[in-house]
Amino acid sequence: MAVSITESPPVAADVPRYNFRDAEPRWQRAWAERGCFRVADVPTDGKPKYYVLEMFPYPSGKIHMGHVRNYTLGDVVARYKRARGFSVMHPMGWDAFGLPAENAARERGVHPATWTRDNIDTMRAELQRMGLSLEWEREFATCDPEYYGHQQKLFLDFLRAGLVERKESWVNWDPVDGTVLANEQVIDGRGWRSGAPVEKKQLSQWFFKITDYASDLLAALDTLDRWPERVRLMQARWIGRSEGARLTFLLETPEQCFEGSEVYTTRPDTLFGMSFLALAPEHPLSAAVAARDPKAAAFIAECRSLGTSEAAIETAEKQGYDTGLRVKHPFIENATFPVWIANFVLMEYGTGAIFGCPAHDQRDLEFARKYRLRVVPVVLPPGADPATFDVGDEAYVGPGSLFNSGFLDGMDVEAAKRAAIAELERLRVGHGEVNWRLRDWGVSRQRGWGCPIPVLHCEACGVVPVPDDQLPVTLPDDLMFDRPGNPLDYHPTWKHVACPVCGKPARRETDTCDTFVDSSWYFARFCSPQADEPVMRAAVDHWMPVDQYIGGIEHAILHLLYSRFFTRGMKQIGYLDVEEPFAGLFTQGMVTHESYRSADGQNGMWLSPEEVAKQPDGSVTHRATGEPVVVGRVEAMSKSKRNGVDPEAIIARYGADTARWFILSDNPPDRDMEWTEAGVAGAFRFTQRVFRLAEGVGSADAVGSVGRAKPAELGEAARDLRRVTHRTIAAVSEALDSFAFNVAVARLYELANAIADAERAIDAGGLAWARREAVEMLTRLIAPMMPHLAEEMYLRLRPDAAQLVAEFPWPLAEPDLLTADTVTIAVQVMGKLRGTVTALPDAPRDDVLAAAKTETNVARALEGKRIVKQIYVPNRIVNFVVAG
RNA sequence: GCCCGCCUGGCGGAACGGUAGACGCAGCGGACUUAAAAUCCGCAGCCAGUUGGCGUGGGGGUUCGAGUCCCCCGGCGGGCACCA
Repeated sequence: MAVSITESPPVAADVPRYNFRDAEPRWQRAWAERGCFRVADVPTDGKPKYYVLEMFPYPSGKIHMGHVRNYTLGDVVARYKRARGFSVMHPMGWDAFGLPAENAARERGVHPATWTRDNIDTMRAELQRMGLSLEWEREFATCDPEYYGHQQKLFLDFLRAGLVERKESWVNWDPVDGTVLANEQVIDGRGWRSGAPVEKKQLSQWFFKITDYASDLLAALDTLDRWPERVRLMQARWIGRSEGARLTFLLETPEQCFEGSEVYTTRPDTLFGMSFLALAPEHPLSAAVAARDPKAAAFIAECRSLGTSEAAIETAEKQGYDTGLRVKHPFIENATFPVWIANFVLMEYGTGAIFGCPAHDQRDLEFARKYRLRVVPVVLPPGADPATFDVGDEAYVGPGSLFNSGFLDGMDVEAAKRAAIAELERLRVGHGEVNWRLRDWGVSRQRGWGCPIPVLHCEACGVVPVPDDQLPVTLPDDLMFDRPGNPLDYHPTWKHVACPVCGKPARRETDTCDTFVDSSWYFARFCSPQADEPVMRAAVDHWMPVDQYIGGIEHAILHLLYSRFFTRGMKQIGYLDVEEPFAGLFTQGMVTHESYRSADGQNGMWLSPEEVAKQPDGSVTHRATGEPVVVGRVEAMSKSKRNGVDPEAIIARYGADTARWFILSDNPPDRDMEWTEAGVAGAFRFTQRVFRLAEGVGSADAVGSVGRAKPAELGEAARDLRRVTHRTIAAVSEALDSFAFNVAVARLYELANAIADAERAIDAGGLAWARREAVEMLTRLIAPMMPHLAEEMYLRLRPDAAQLVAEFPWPLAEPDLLTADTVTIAVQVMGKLRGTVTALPDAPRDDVLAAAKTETNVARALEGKRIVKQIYVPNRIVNFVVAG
């Protein structure tokens, strides 16, 4: 059947046809001209506000199906809430700084700004063709100096508030991208973009002190009751609160610069089971040892080269080096333990040093077995014999009572923890401490296409913030990417400026901000995108927080956590008065598609969906050659598998409404959906069908339309249709409220089916009137999902209407019509369905039970049995429990 | 290894603890047509010849009644991963 990809599918020749090519741009213009989606920064209309936001796109070149899904979901919410009487803000912008623009600059010699602007123009036009109810007047890109200048202001405010600091630190260095990465951007020891193994390097970097808010960021997760549970869990885990103790182990023989080492532990109860102390390779004491012990230095160097590399993690082989030093035990007189340098101890967590208790920690056990260190159990599992209990290859981490533990003997684990901490505090060698896994957010990036960090380095004055009145610090127009490294650093003039304090020559900071900073406050800027300050207070007070945020699960930690931090920082400074930026969060699933491979042996090439044709027998062939094609897995659309479908082509062929309808109808929006040609074609047929319903009703009796000329008497068919109509209103409303868009779609199909049935019925008793009502309601209910079609249908129904469907209030169901004339009641015997009876709503129990017993099948099932119990749930079900 | 989620016809999926499989896709039969497409009408969980039996991954439990609640097991998917 090999339908051409540029042509629309055929439709009936003898019936009216919905011409989306003409209609869609026409309605898009009409909405824009009437400003249907505009709201004020500080509205005075008294309506309740609703802020709908989808994660703004990176302008990579073209939109993809993931964007289509994301923005369709958001648009349904926006249009629905608008109809429900809310003043809806629904803005769009561009997350426009980032590495792809630099790569394009390097490869093609085009300025990243030019490349980015071109992409934005392309993608804006694509989004506009989707008919999204966006307020384009609020559009900005994060690469606009007007935007990043305000971001620089925020950076300086954060700096003054003590929320930014510069510190020397071990950083994750991506050797391919040539930049530092945040911990969150290191995945399996590799750079999140380049995939290159990350190296450890010590550099002076700018940090946002997100750890200041660790406790609050964790606690407030409980208040986010409209966030997916798993996102909250992921964040809680990332923040990683743990309770334990910090204590100092003193060296038996104090060194010149070291008396000992601090250790963090969550198991102070197991201190009597200690057998060694282990230092991270990056620990200062390790360095001190290495300074005089070449073998130690060699071991540390080896650890660093492996570092977090895949090999090291996969083998997970414990490696250590005995320094020869020994530390004293805080509780046991005269007991000392060896100090090792161990590859499994992390400098980033706790103090970078641990005490090893092999009996009750699996890692310590593996280490102890390898290096033949002693293993002393100190927690006795319930019921175990203290004389014989020992651990084999598995450390015991369960509950129990302490033994071999001096003053802790006999206590349970929790009591022993408290007692051990109390003793540490009494001895003044340690204290209870809450520790966090969350690290401060390093934001320095050695990149040219980013927001410049607005500080100067002066030899006399040190680090000097750029004065507020000299903002923005703009990027040079002649950024060159002709060599590796940071182009701001090798730009001939940009970084050379006079110190604003002493006037002597100074050097600009050439690092730029992590692009996650750009996206950590854009939602606030949207409230007043023209403001001279980062935000206008009255505007953010009105619009924030975002009521519904929609995007991919891949941002569950990074972007969402940073934004939560940033909002708190802005509140602390006084820019706004909310802590949580996103009151509601919805994470959508991916869009997937079959993948195809040419069948020529081993090196079958990936083929795009446009290059293959489905044959009537179900086989798939190569369009150009006719050769058979191997159909691969259904998986996420990707460039490498070439299984992406271009939204542009789909919209050109079927129209935006069809694409929107299909993407909503296929399955629940939080699951992955499979894009199929058959599915889109089905959606397209529905657009034509539903349009014909409107044509069928027409405008002939529009003067006497709904509400004005309701016939005095309605026949049964008309009443039935009205019931379907009003139940659909209720059902669709409920479905849209709960993000069950696929269910809303199903209900609308049912209404369309009911209207089609009514068209065939003999028109009597006001059926025509009921049908017109049904079609009008269908039109309005469909509008959030297929807005152009709804307008076009309404034009057929009411050519004289003064309002657009986009401006209509949401229809309300008439409560009387939500209950039926009669109800069908299921009748069970012993829980098995045996028949049904029809009754009036809320019929008396005895009448229903009597009718149920006489129903043929039920009577047969009851024959010869004694009824011992009769269950009656009004209007729903009867169940006879029988004996004998 | 730990944590989370999911498992319903050929497929995507519906289903306040109350008639499982709505709705769509694919399929089958029919009408229209020279024919096809489109459109319209109808059928459709499985087994048994129509009033029967079996059915929501498997096993148990609670209940008058379980896809839904509880326990155990299995499978699939995702996240985290030497965090002391």
